[in-house]
Amino acid sequence: IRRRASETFRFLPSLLKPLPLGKVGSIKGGGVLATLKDLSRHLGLSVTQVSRALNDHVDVAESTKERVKTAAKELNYQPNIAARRLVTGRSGIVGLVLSGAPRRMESEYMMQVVAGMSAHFAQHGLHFVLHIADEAEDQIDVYKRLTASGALDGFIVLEPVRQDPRTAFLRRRKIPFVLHGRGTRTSDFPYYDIDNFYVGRQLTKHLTNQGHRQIAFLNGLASRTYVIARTEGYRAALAESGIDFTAGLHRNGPMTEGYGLAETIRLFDRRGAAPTAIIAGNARVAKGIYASLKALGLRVPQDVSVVAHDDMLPDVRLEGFDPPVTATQAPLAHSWKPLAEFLVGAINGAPLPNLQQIEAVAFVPRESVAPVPTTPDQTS
Amino acid sequence: IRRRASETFRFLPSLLKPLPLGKVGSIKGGGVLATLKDLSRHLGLSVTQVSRALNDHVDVAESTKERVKTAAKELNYQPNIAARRLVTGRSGIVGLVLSGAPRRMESEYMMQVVAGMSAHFAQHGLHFVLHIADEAEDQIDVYKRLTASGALDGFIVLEPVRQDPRTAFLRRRKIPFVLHGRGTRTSDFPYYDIDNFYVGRQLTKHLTNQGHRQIAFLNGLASRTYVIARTEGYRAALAESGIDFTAGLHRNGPMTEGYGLAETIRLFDRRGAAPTAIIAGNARVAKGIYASLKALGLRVPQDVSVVAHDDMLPDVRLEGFDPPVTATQAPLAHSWKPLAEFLVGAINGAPLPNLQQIEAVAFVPRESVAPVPTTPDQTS
DNA sequence: GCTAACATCCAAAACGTTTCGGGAGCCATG
DNA sequence: CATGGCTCCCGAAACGTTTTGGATGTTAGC
Repeated sequence: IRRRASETFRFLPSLLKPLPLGKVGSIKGGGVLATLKDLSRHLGLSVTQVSRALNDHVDVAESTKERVKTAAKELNYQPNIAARRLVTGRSGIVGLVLSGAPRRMESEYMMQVVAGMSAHFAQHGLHFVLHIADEAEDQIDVYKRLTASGALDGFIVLEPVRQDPRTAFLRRRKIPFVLHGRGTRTSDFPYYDIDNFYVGRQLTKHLTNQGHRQIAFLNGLASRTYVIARTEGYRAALAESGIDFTAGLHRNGPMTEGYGLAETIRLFDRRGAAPTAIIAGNARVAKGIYASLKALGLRVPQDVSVVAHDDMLPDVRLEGFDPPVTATQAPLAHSWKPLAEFLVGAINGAPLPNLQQIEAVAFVPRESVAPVPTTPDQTS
Repeated sequence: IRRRASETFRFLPSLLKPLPLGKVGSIKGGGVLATLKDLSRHLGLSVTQVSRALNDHVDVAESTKERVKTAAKELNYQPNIAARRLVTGRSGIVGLVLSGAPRRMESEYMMQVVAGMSAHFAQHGLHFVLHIADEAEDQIDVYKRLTASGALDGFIVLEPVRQDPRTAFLRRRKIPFVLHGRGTRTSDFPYYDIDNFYVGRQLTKHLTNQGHRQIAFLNGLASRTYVIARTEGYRAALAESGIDFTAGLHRNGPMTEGYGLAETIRLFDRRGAAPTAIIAGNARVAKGIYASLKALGLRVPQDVSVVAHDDMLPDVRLEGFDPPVTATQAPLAHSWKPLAEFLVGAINGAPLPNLQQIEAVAFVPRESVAPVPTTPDQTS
């Protein structure tokens, strides 16, 4: 049968398929692959037992396990992933979906994450793919598409919100995932999180201890669970010192430098007592706050104290500020490793308690906090 | 049989394997997958013919192709990739390996590349993985590892050098790949490149047309083929104007701002006539050159003319310089699309000429070039 | 009416792995 | 001696696809 090229173009695997090599298994190091059958022949065992030995099944004698494993190494045996996946029904690919391309500031960190995840998953024989979804598209549709026909078999989910539709969807479909953060309620799925309640409480308490009572908080987007947790910590610390929560002093927004800049101005423009201290949600916000205070002619810490939470990203370093900023710190860059580990755990059916972790947060006092300034009214 | 959790932990696919659902195929849109067998039963055809119909084989009547395809859509048929791969021997995963984490400045661009590639390959049913290799590790070992047991079946190769060992390896193993750039000799593999000879020639010619004869070139690393091509364009333009090539005026190095800064100083420190014009390999180098010229008290363009090649990266914009820089420009960000397309073409066995492209380069004159200054000796 | 060419179809094999259901052989218990 | 429970092993089925090697019927040429 003769075929014209154009007709067979779309699908012609045979062109690339390696030529049948007959019986191999003896060719070592040449990248030629030995199969289970090769091993079984070589060892005089059944294919079944070889497979079970390599997978540490209970059903096979310790001595034969040894024999099989050394033989496997010797013959350079690499399991054929496609075959395994065909029978297990898994794809061996895990994913992370981002809604919209990362902003300029975040891309360097995301690059780190991608690099780290790729490497880590590769060690477990999994592939990691990053999917950047169209911002306009419905998140759930994206997940539906990616999980159709079992294309992906695990996800890492970032930036959880209250009653997150993504985790709800994945739970309903029984697709393994790990959350960076926690749900608002008790979580019966894998997650890695930092103690955000502590962040809010500790930063606030450090200020109340110095006598501050007008404490502003430039927090993140209200929908995010970590933002909510920090707000709760903030309120708890205020309550412990008998201070009423003032709506105008707690603000939500995207944690950018511009947000810190603008909100600081508004903070001092508003009616009511001006804040004597400001809590920044991250380092970029703190940078904006510093710039605005300078513009307003207010000194840190003599006029206004400033504290922040530090994700330890490389773009802005709080210890380099003038004066250096007192902060709680938890390196965001440390999160990808447990996230990856928990996901492989979830896929392999590890018990849930091993797949949940709340990381401790450090507190680093520096020079940006002073006792509350006495009497002189700041209401400019 | 009772097993302790620890023993079955490492491998327990059955836990996740979907329960046998009996005969499906009628459940539409629920994410449940129809198989070829379902289709064949539904249509009263053999599995063979269904498969062939979907793959546009010659061996099946046009009318049945229609029938099969609509039925496939109707039943929400998604081919099982694992099964296909098992028989075709391909993995459906393509990769890009980077040696060492990208530098800060490049990570944003790399993020774009990853995002673009992921999306594009996904459309063709392929997965894209980024592999960041240890800088110390031998490049070829990395490729060997990744191609062992056919884990990856295609690569994108960046930053080619003379007699690149990576392309040699991949060619020997008959693994599809596409090169960003060309080899030094005629290339019988897929590539996407810009006309780097034109870059060197055009920038140089623009300067000789204005009477410049002492033209310095702060070029990239000497090993890279695109650097070599630009050097050749530079030499060609010089020859056309009867100017001798002066070794001290052409320099190689990593194209960073610091490199542009330092080499500019050295350029004016060296014995021999000082340059009246400088060519920068990219925008960052140009930035360094501008800074150094300012420090030396030299004005652009009155004392020294400056031209550059512009990759159009977002971090440094040549039109924002003072004065704006005359440049050849070719957006690096446009390259990932043809690269991805060519790679899927190569994997599917498309004819080579369709998989090679040399992109034209634009020339944008701006205000950084003036006629060569008259008589006064610049040798500081 | 015989042969060749063609168009369209199919049963079965193959890919390499995991898992199901059982089957020896051995020992302890009754 | 029968029974049951271990421990270790094996043949065969299954996963869903592509490909091989025909088979069948129709048409055209002689």
